[in-house]
Amino acid sequence: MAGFQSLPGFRDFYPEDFSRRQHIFRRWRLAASAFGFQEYDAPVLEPLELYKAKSGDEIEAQLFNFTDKGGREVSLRPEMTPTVCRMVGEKAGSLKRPIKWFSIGEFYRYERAQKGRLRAFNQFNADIFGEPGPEAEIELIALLIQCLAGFGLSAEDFTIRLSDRDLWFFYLEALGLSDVQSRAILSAVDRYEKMGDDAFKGYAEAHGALAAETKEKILAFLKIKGLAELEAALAPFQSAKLATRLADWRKVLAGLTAMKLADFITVDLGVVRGLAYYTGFVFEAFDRKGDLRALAGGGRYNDLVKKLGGPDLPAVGFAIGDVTTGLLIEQRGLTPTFVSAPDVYAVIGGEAERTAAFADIHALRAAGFRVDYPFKDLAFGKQFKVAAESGARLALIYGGDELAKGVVKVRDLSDRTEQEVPREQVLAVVRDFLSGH
RNA sequence: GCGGCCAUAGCUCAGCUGGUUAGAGCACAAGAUUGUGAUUCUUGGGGUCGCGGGUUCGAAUCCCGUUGGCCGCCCCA
Repeated sequence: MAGFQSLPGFRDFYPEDFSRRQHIFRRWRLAASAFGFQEYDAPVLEPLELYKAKSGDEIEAQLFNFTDKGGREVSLRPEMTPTVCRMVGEKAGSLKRPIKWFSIGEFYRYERAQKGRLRAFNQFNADIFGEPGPEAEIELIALLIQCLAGFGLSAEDFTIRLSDRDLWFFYLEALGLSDVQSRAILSAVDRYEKMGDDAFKGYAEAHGALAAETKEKILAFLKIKGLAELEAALAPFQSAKLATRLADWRKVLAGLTAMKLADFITVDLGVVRGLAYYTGFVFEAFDRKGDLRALAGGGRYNDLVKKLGGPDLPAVGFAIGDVTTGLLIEQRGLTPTFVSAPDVYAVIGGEAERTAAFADIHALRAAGFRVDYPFKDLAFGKQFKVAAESGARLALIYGGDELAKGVVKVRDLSDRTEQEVPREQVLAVVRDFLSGH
């Protein structure tokens, strides 16, 4: 059909698509409530400044922003973190600790759409505020795993890559690099997986070539894939900071192991995440086959609440999106078939019988049963066909013969047996049948 | 912001080196069937061939532009 289309990167959710989305949302909510997280929501439109304050002016290029009729610079939300930091920051003094919150909402980014990435998408966000220790990481990573495992995905399907920005900074400091140099190195580490050695070009241009020995150490550190390796790499350094980080690492991994989740975790210092505001552990969920972009990402951001005008409040959070998650469960054949069948389908003889049928239909619906019926008079044969196709368990037959006797025929659509029921007992019989099968 | 591929019915697609009124399957609807079902048969609705321009006697077909989709780059909270 010609005419109007939805905007690029925006989706229509037809009933079938909507069911798929609901399925994802439901599993996420289930996981969050099992973990004792409370749900909140917030405006989709925020002052542009909120995002610039968090991420810098360059962020505007990726935002769906505009000037409203009052001359305000505004933006559709590209993420939840700044908003939830504002909300928590405003009431931090009165909130019980630990603050465990989650939300599900739609987000908007003005970017070119591609596989797994659209301009409007849904995300589940979970954050813990007020807990500086690694206990918060254990809880959140376990929740993230449940947010994927809830669909039937296993450790064969996805993995959580765990890394640590603070550890990187402390390590680079121990190697004698300055803060500015370290930032440039981390940016190279972030790209190394994709670009290989070229990733270090930017650093070389800004700070001169890296000493061969230092670079080797960095590359070795980046390739670390386990706690034992990590401990070995850090053993030569007498640094209290590094020792503290290592203790946190042991705690996180021990906690997740105790929860029987060790198989889901990959220690991988190659992950640093582009965002500079992360202050400690960072983690990403990836499809093991590796043909999808990241499923989820998160980490610790201890300075952000304060930066956005709130109190000094440590925080960890992650977000998981519906697009990539949907692709993965689709690929693994884990999308259930959705049925929205009525409980009861009313077969109605004609105009005269419709009055009696309507009375019962409404009574059944008011009692909570799902009841459907044909709008127009149809041949009985046709109605039974429609009743069968609807997926209803029972058909109630309102024919002239039955009504003359003061009964309704109740037909079990699965085995085609019928019984006559006095009209005043219809509700009771339906309730009986549906609870008993 | 940049590059590659693509665009025919609700869906999947056919339509030759340009040639009458653009087709099939599926889906949807009606009938065969006026009180009992998934089969079958018949029929029907649905398309400005993404849009605009050009070449031509003639364009779904060739050319240019544009919009949208898919894929990749940049970016990725």
